[in-house]
This record gives sequence, C-alpha cells and structure tokens, in this order.
Amino acid sequence: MILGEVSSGCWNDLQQATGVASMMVEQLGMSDKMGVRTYRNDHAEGAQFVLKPRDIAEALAAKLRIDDRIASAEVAGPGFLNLRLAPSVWQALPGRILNEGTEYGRTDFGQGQKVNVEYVSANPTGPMHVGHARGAIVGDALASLLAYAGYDVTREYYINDGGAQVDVLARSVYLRYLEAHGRDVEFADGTYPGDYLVPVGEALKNMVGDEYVDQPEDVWLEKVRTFATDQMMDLIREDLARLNVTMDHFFSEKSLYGTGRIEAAIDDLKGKGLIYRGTLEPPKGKLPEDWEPREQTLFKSTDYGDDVDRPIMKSDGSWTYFAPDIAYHYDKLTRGFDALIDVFGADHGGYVKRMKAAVAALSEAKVPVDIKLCQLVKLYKNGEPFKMSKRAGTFVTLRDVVDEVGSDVTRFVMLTRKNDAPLDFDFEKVQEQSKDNPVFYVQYAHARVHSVLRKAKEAGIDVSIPTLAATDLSNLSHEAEVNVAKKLAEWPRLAEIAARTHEPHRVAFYLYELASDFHSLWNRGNDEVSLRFLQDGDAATSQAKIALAQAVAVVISAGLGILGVKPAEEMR
RNA sequence: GCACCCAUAGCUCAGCUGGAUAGAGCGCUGCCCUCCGAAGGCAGAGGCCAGAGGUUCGAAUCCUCUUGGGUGCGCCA
Repeated sequence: MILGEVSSGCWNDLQQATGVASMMVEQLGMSDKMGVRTYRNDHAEGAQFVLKPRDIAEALAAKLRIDDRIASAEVAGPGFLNLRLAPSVWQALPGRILNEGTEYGRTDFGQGQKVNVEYVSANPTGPMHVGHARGAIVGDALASLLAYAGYDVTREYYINDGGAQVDVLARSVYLRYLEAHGRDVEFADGTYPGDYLVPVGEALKNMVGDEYVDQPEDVWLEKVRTFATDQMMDLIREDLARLNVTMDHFFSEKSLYGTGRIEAAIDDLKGKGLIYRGTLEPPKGKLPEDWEPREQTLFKSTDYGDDVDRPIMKSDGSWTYFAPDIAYHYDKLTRGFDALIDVFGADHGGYVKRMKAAVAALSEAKVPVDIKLCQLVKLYKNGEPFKMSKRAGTFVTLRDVVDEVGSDVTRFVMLTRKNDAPLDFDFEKVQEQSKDNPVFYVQYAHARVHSVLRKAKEAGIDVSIPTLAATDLSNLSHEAEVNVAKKLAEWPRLAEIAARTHEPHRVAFYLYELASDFHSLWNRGNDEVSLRFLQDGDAATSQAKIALAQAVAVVISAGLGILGVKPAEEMR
C-alpha cells in the first residue's frame, strides 16, 4: 500500500516486506529504528536473485519517504532500512489511547477462538499454600491476557474429589469429629493432622450430633467425605477470592465416576486402537521395592510421543488417576474448545507428555494443549530462607502471604518471572518502596499521574478525558516525551506477543519499563521546568503534557488489569 | 538409567516469528540536594550469552553432543 507497483521477480518478497513494514508502521509497534529483513529468494524455489539487498532496501526507502508519516528512511549496513517516524505519529498516539481507554491494546488476535484455561486445581484437602498461589495467579493472568487478545476464555478448576486423598480427608475429619466429642485421638501416618480440620470436625458434630460416633467406616465415610470436600472447597474459594482469582467453572472429578463418562472417553481411545492389555517394563534406575510385572490396561501414549505406555486401570480393576483425567479432557473437547491450556505445578512434569498424548489422540491432533508448569516459590524474610510452620501445618498458606503483603503485591511479584523459572519471594523486598521493587515502581507511576491530575484540577485546568484527547500535542517533541510515547506504542504488540506465547510475565516487565520511562521524564522535570506536566499559566501546554501522562495511566491500568492488580491512585 | 525444564554482567533476572553495538535492577566508581517535583537523579566501568560442533547471508535464540543445576519416573493423587 505504501509502495507503488514494482515489476520485478521479487514482487512477492517485496510485498511481504512491505507488509511487514507497513504493519509495523501502522501499528506503531516499532521503535524509530527498525531493521527490515533483507530478503532473498529461497534456493529451493529455484528463483533467481535479481537485486542485491542493499539495492532493494534503497528502492524501498525511496518509496517509503513519500509517506508523510515517515520522517526519514535510510539504508544502513548490509541492507537494513532505518525508518524514522514523523513526530506527528507519536503525538497522535495519546489522543487515540485516551479515546480508546483500556481497550487500546485489545486485539482480535484470538479471533474469538474458544480456549479453556485450567488452573489451580488444588486437591480439596486443605487450604491453599504458596505453591498453589503461583499457579492460580499465572493461570488467572493468562486467562485475562487471552481474553484481552480476543479469545473466548473459560476459566476452570478441576476438583480432585474422586480419589483416595479425599478418603484420607474424610478419615481425618472424622478424627476431629471424635475429638469434638471429647475423645482422645491419634493422627496416624496417612492422615491430615492440620488444625484447619478442627472447625470442620466441630461443624460435623453440630450437624449430625453423635450419629457417627463408634460407627464403622462404611456408615459415615461417604457422607463425611462429601461434607468435608464441600467445606474444603469453601475454604479454597475463599482463598481464591482473597487472591482476586475468579473461576467460570468448577469441574468435579467425582462427577465422572459411575456415570459412564470415564468409560466413554476410554471407549473413544479403544475405537482408535489405543487401549490394550499389557505388561510394562520395570522402570530403570530406582526400582520400586515391591516391583513385580503385572498385566494392566494401558493407553498407547507412545504413539503420540510419550516414553512408555501408561496404565489407566490398576491391577484390581479400578481406574488410575490418569483415567478420569483423560475423561475430563475428553469432556473439555466435547464442549468444543479450540485450544486447551493446563497450568500445573512443577511436580506434574512427568505428566505432561501423557496428557498431551491423550488430548492429541482424543482430538485427532486437532486441538492443541499447552501445559504450563510453574516452578517452586522460595520464600525469604530479611534475605533468609523462610519456613513458616503455623497452625495450618508445615507449609505457608496462601492466606498467610496475602494477609501480610496483600493480593496486589502477591500477584504482581508472582508474575515477575517466567513460569518455568523458580521464583524468590522475599517478604521484605516485595514491600519495599523503591525503584528495585517493580510493584512499587509501577504503582508509583500511576499514582504520580493522578497526583498531576489532582493538582491540575486545583489549578482550574480542564482535564476531562474528551478535552485531553482532543488536545494538540505538537509541542511535545522532547526526547524524553517521545520515549514515553514510543513505549506506549509498543503495548498492543506486546500484549499480542504475550498472548501468543502464553507468557503473562511479559506484561509485568513491560509495565516496569513503561513506568521507568515515565519516571525518567518526571525526573527531567526537576532540572528542566519546561518538561513538567503542569506549566504555570499555560493551560494548553499543561493539557498536552497531561494527555501524555494520562495515556500512561491508561496503559498501566490496562496492563495491571490483565495481571489482576488494582492501580494505585496515591501511595501511602 | 530415561524424560522434561534451566544455564545471559559480581548478584537477581529480561531479551517477539533467528537480524545491526546483548538490556534492566542491585552492587561498584564518579558527579548532583541551603530553595525549586530527591520515598532520589545523572554518568561510567563491568559479558567468548556454560563448552564444542552444525544449519544460515546472520544464532543468546534453531539442531546435535558435552558439562553443570532443578524436577519427575507402574497399581499416589
């Protein structure tokens, strides 16, 4: 569209390069110096090289210079094309951002595809701990990010209420129940001794009185199990609410049993010839002491890249954990999702391949599944590794963390690292009010904008959004101001990349950079009065500068919104 | 033994589909607050991107191997 007609054998390449160039320019997503790829025809196609990269770049530059949004276009090096955008391009941006609000940066990249994001999925056997928190936050932010990028997102929690661990829970609650009746109880290995079950035992007593006392397990187990898991889920929901994590759907594993749903999923695989009776080789290395070869029902996951086939049924005929999980993912597929994302803890590493194999088999490789593993969170206090063994047990609960530093800080900090890298969480550092604490730095930038707005209002300047959006910014041409505008310009592209790569931490890093550029501009105002946002007696200039500042606030709000963090209007 | 993840400045980490001189904070060095927007600011030093091969016009990025870490490994979820 920028180029006129080009008649050469390189038309396709030129078209592509032009597309890239104009896309970058249109979306303003690039810095003023961008490297346009020098292209050459693929040898495989047998096409001939007619022009040298430098010549092509030269030709391209000549055409690009015609566009008045391009201030200069110069060829450098072996064929790089440096474009400098006209100041008017940057100056037009804040107005656009103010008009669009936090919608600026929203894209239709996802094209409304249905994506299911499964996260948290902590066993309903106790309160959430810090490890769960990271997965919850990463999943939640990823879901928001995808929604921002134009996907139709469903947030889902898989309740593991079908396995042996909830029987253990029930027995543990039963012990607390007996305790509530004044009995002396002992918590054997394989029960949950945590104090958090004390009120659950009491609640059970209040509900059923002494009905279950001295009764055999088959009388009370199922009822206590249901009661206890419900209580635990209430606890977990409360924890999630504190963390500002929302779910669209809670899916019960139990609902898969006895309803033919597991069988249906396995039948699907059976129909594809992927289920068979067989005996696995013993694992190499550390051999389980009680190993003996047994014939089991296996899923042929090796057909889809797994290392060994996986058992779906135990030798006693009951399902393994894997079977309901297959059924759960089968259910997701039948609900018509175009893509699945599972956010798991690092301890599920060995589970990734078989799950991918199962989804690939069930969907005939049509539905991609991405499994994000969140590495461990190491807690520190005053630089010392920190372990809290409070009443809840030997782990640090999510509630402890949120109570101490707040949900905003917890969320942001948990997103300042790639999910597959371990994370250090230092209670002191995350609350520090300084430049090396990204949470504070980003919040502070937002607060500063609001401080400017307050002062402008006091000075009687109209800072309503429509006014600011319509303000002429042509006198904002200082490098520090342009830098901020450029950073703002990156936002839509950044959000899209973060969504495409399923990496919400990129948003956190971007916000830090934006805040950094903004603070830098602010600091320049210390020396150069002309760079301050409020210009005494010059409402028009003030409005122009405030428009830029407000645009920063808008983008920070949008970014923090994705991360699930509330922007601060003032620092205390 | 096998699989997955990781290795970037002294430290903690960024780095989009491979592109120009690899970035930030801390720490270090130097300069800057009697007043003005300093819960600081500006500038600088500091890197064979673990090592070795390979693909490519071009590699921190892709492939193979080696070394060094983390995690997981049948009837636990």
